[in-house]
Amino acid sequence: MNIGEVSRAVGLPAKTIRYYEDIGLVRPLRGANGYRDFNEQDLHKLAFLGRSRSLGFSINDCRTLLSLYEDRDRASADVKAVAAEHLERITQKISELQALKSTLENLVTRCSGDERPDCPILSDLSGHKLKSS
Amino acid sequence: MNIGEVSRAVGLPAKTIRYYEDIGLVRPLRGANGYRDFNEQDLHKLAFLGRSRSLGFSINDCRTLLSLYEDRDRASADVKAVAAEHLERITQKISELQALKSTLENLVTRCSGDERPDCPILSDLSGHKLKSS
DNA sequence: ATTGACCTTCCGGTAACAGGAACCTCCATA
DNA sequence: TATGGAGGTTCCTGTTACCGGAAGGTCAAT
Repeated sequence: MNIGEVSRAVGLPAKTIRYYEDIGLVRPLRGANGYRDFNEQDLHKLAFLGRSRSLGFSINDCRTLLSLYEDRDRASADVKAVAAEHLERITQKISELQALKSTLENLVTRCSGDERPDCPILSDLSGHKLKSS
Repeated sequence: MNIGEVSRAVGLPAKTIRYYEDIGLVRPLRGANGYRDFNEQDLHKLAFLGRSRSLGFSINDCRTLLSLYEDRDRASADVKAVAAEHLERITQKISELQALKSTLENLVTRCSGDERPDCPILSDLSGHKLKSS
């Protein structure tokens, strides 16, 4: 199976698939013409990777998950650990973003947004707090 | 004022300050010895940049904000637009992350996390949905 | 034979720096 | 005066997960 067909099948750009081969996530065979030749296993792995990535797992996480996936003797605890850690990073990120969001909301609401130059946003950024709310 | 002192004053790593000069955000003078020589203006700009970055504005946004900051004739609407757009990106990002979070929470809770190999996380990633909840 | 779709590799770019090498400069002390 | 250490300089590489594009080989059909 050529890369284009694979790409359509798993929904990953050919560029991405080549990249995954580069970094050793898949190892398709090569035909006599030098074209990559993917088998069912490869397809499966690529689909797995696509879904993992879409859940925000890093490539490194994916590498781990993939090896666990292929290890019939794994402990589900190991998988859970990876996912839980990822979940925690996401939770952390969300709260950071929410903090930013409320600060920005405050600034944006306080700015009149007209033709005049007065701007609480700039005042805040400049550190000249005229009135701290 | 040397870069080290500036760094301590504004709380930005010297590396970052040099980078900001590289990309034209600040233009400190140079002493006879080749050392950068920062003045009050520069300090102010760097502090402004530090605060903008800490609010998650991109370097490009910072460039815009800085030029608005230095333009006594700006319209506050222009500033507000930048901030509002940034706010929207953040809001968007938060909701993406929240979606990921709930999916992951679901998976993580369903995984027993013991020594056995059965793992709903891997099942889900592999696309072999045995039981869709 | 030619065309067009598909494949190949390789190079550069992205965002915002961090780390480190190799080297220079300043100041204080022995 | 020599020396040592702190702090300065430039330059190059690495980070993350790819994307875009160039130059060129291959395949199938006309």
